[in-house]
Amino acid sequence: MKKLTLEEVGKLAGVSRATVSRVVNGYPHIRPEIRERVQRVIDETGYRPNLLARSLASDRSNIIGLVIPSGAQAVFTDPYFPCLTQGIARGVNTNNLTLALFMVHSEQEEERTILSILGTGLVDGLIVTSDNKGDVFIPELVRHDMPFVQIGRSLYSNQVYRVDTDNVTGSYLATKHLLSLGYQRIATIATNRNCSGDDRFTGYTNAFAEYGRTIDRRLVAYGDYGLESGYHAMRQLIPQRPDAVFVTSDTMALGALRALQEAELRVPDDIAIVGYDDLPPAVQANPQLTTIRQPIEQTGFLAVATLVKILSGEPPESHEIVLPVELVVRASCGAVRMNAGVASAQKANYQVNA
Amino acid sequence: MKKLTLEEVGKLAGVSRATVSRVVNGYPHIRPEIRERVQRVIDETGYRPNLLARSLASDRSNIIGLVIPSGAQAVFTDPYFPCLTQGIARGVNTNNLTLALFMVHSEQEEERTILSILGTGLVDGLIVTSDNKGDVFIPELVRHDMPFVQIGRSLYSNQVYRVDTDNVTGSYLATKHLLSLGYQRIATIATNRNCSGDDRFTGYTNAFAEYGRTIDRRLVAYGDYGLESGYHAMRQLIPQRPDAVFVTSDTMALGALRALQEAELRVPDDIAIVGYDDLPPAVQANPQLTTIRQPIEQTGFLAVATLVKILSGEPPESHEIVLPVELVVRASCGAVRMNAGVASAQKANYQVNA
DNA sequence: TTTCTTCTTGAGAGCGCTCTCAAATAAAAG
DNA sequence: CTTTTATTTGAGAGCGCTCTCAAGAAGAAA
Repeated sequence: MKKLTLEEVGKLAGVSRATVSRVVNGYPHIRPEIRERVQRVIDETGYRPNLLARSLASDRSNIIGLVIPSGAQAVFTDPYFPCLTQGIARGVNTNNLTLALFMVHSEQEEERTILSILGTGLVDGLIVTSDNKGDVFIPELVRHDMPFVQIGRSLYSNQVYRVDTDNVTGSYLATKHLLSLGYQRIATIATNRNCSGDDRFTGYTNAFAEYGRTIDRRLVAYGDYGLESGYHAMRQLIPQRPDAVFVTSDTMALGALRALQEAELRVPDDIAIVGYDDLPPAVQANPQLTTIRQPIEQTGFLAVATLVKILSGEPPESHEIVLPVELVVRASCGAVRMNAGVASAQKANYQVNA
Repeated sequence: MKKLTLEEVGKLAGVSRATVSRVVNGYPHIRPEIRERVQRVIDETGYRPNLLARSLASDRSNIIGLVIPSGAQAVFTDPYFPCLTQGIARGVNTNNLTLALFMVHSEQEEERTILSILGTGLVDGLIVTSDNKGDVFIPELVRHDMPFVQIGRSLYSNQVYRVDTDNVTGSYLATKHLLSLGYQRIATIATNRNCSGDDRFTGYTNAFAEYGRTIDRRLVAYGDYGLESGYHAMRQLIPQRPDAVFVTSDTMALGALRALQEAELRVPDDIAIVGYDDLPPAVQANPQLTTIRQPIEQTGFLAVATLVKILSGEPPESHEIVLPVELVVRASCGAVRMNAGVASAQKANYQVNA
């Protein structure tokens, strides 16, 4: 199975390289008879065009890159990235592209990666998942005018294309839900090093504002979206005696849950909890988490679609796509006490302290 | 910031394209004075070689592909893939390669993907994660003599290079642990559609053999590594009244745990449980899971290293690398009753049924 | 039949790089 | 001061494809 070239296929079919190229790429203006003959040779020989040569000649690699910066150690524990990647992969497949994955582990690697991406012609465009506020990546991309779309909010909005989920509304809904259930001391475990964290905190305060209430700074703790950080933040919060807590990620909520258990506080009886993401951890938790569902997979898919549009030269009208989120009510918020088998198991667990 | 070529850099430095190429690639036999002059021009202009052109000319893309076949829906729920990918990414970075990610969602996509990978010159080699017994991928790769290394066990061992963790020993250890603790009716939740599942079942039977005992088929249930399947398998098992169960993945163990909770069976008092993987779910579980730790990240890293060796023309002596695993004892097996705060929380939870 | 269109095909010039080979220059040897 | 050998450089031929451009074939119009 040696490698064939256009030239050789042409020879076999008795036509020129150019003609073979035309049938391979489905151009019009070919005599059906010839097209068929060439196609037969292609099928018989199993000819496949050399993508590298094609890219070089056409100045289009059809490769797009996905950049996952070093800040995102959560890759391990959080199903967020797999889910997002899944969506991106789907987008890539439906658009006949190839996905290059750039996972950066350290600052130096970041530098090296940027260099190997920019100006090398390897990728046509990029999807950047940086949610980090201090990110230097974006300006660099702009400087090299590398087409890209960012996932999550950006400090450079309006200049970059981005797709995001509606974090402000999401946490507004979560907080409002807690408020409407009558909880008085609603704490939050927020994050402060990333844009989505800011947005989620904004939603939290918005809900308070709507209810004519002000937030109590002592009921605000910070984590980094990781499990451990949720645990520690919750331990910090417990002495303040909150009766509910809005945790801005399910994974952190899992950590918080553990802290609560250790403190022998019952959820939701002693304290209600609402998470964010609606990823598998939300259902694995005990009790199952009331949380905010965001269409992560779709986010990835749309990011690709947007990038494709940009690359095709007809950029989308709007610079941003913000996807809707929804509140998913389960057991942990106390709105629903009984709920199939799971709820009864919870009952068993918690009766002890009743 | 328009794109420079070797030719232009050469013009600026007053040398030929070939010379610039030499300094870019660090070849010897260049007058230091010239090398320096050229280097300065490169630095000043920020010249970056076009990777596509280089690949075409050198017949080496320095891109390797990672194939995640459609069978692996577990991508969502299981941190296995992120972890593996992390290791592969690290390997790719240290070897100055680029990683292309091929995630396949359906059979047709699989076909399409194979075609777009094979014979297109895009990737120099592949890392294949298929653990599926019925996989048609491998023979195809061999037929096109595409260099690759497989992660996990293969039906075609001895012909392909592979790196794997020691599944047989792993489940042998897990089962033996249960046996040594004196459990009498040790069930297992296995999987039967993949190679690692076979190996893990073998380890289970090996341990029984060592203890001069035979396994009871009624105590064997099957899942697919997913959470739900663990739940259903456990429900099937409960009527057989096992006093311990070895679940061949932590994620399934989580599902099993839920079934047990619903049945108001206490872990480990009424039934002990041992998982496999030692991924985050093991620690998130309540009680925390005794499990088998396997070096997944390292598996990925070594797979890349192996592939690199193959590509360099000096293939490794051995066709397989099998990494050691270890037993991690936590609360779920009943070997350790008290164990920091977590254990006390468990105590609280389970007292109710005492 | 001749002339003008329209359709179909091939020739050939790149894309930006690598790499061989031979020319040119410098150093060593006779 | 030649001749031999080693070192440094440039010319040029690809890699396999795309794409423009013009030539040839065929059909329509005159």
